[in-house]
Amino acid sequence: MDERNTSNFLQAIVTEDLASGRVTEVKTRFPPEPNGYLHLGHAKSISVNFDLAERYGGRCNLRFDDTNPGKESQEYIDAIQADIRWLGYVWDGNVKYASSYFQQLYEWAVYLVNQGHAYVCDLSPEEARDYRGTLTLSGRNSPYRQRSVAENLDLLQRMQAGEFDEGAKVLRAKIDMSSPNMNLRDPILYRIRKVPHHQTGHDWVIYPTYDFAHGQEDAIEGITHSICTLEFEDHRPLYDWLLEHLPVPSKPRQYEFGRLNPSYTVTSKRKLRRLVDDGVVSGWDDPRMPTVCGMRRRGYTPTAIRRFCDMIGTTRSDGVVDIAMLEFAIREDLNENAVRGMCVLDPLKIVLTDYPEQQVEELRAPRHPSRGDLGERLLPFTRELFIDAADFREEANKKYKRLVLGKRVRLRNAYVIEADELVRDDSGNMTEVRAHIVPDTLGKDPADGIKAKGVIHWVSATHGRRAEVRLYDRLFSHEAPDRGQGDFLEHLNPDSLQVIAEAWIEPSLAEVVSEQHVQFEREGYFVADRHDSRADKPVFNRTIGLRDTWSKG
RNA sequence: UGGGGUGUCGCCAAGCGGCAAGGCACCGGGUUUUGAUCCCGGCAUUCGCAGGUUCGAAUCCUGCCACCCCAGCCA
Repeated sequence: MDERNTSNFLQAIVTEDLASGRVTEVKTRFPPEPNGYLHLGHAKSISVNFDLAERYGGRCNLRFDDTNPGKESQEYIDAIQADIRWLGYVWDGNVKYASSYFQQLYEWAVYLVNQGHAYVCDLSPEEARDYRGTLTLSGRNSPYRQRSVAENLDLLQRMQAGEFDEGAKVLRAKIDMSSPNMNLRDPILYRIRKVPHHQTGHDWVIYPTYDFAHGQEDAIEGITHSICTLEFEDHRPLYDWLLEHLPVPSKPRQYEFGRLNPSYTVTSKRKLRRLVDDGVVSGWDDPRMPTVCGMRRRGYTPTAIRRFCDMIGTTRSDGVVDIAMLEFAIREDLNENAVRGMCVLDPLKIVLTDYPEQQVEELRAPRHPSRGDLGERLLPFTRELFIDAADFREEANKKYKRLVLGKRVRLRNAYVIEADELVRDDSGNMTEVRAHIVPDTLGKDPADGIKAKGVIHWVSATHGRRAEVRLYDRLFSHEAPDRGQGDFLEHLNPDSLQVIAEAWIEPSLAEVVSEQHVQFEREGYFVADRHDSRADKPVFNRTIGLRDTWSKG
């Protein structure tokens, strides 16, 4: 998407392929299996594929790799498309499905049988495992390996006709049971699955495996560069073998890159599903989830996610990427684009004893400190205000730049005030702070030369509005929750969500629309929850706090 | 003990025989009505280790070491 990164190995390959004439255009594809929601790792894969094509004026397909109907559903197909669109990517033409190539794939299976390169095997899953050998021990030929072409053809046709039970027979490629590469030990091409398919219904009872489908799908679509993650590297010899032995219309090539492992989270579909099923989070789009829909609800933007993918680069080494990079990317985007506003999370009442009871001044403030194009907002200033309880102390050292009894502080976008008296209730709790305005300090420093120690935010106690604020933090407190032997749920951060039912927001913030991003000054970036926020009851999710160099010291 | 990969600053990552980019993080300092932003500065005599080739190596060769992936009728 942008050229800030210098280069990567895929660009080098494409550049070379274009220069040598191996390809005349670049065609990639993003091939998700519709069996779960997209997460950050997928976002990187999407970025790699779409951005590579775009960079060279090529195109990228969206193809659902739906060869295992038992685990897939339309729900995921719809959600995945929505996520990709939200990220801002546009796939070439119509959405593609592996399932729409089932007939062609079947014909190619027959072709392989006719060439003597595939056979029907009756070994049970257990027997097959035994015959396959181990990493260090060669496998043995299946006793069914020498069946005649005619018998194989008959059996395959009957498999397809539904004559056999699941697991009773499979179609295997006849390659080499002694290969050190397990994928070449007569890999399974077709298996029997008597379940309806979300796209093809009851048309088929045999389904191609990933290995028999993927390369051929790429060939059918004219994919020039088939990019996948490192764990498929060992499959490449098989990918190539099939393309060489089949009359395919084109010869795509597979390249692998290192999968993204963000710190402080998990990205395996199994673990994400566990978080949802165990009720650890509220759903796939819980703002703490690293899913695309979760990040969206949290307030991450497509710009930030794509920028992050660009920042981390694409290589063949796999490591853990510091999630702080993602946090940097979202702060960078929101600092530039989010309007500002004030919100008091933990209210402490301030009474300005020298300010008339009924008086209301409408103070003007910019919506953004450096972007005049975003306009201004009005801040009603009144005798009674709320400030955050953490912004007041009876006494404090010089490092504390907020309100202290007997000292001054600047109310953001308003006056400098001086605290006179702290009022407590019978049980000793602070109920209010009585203060007065230092005269003529709107937009200027005190005439007496005694400057305010700092600036704090506030909201009118009489004109402010209530809002629910959800403070999200990292879901896990461990850098790599799924590393090591314990269960990854042991590393959950118990404080990943704190709900503030009644926070106070300035009136201008009550008008936010769903998914609007805003910076609560001195607090962080928030977004109006796309599901729960309503005009009469705004709900904000904290996307990320402001960078805080003070609390660290 | 089989095969396939990867090893450059705490993290990500350029580099492709000519003498270590950049980003994140971190640490200073300046500006500031957000302890934010912004700005300036610091941050690998060294490239997993050991040999070798060369005038010269992170880049070439050899040997080690570490880590990751592969024994689903998952993808």
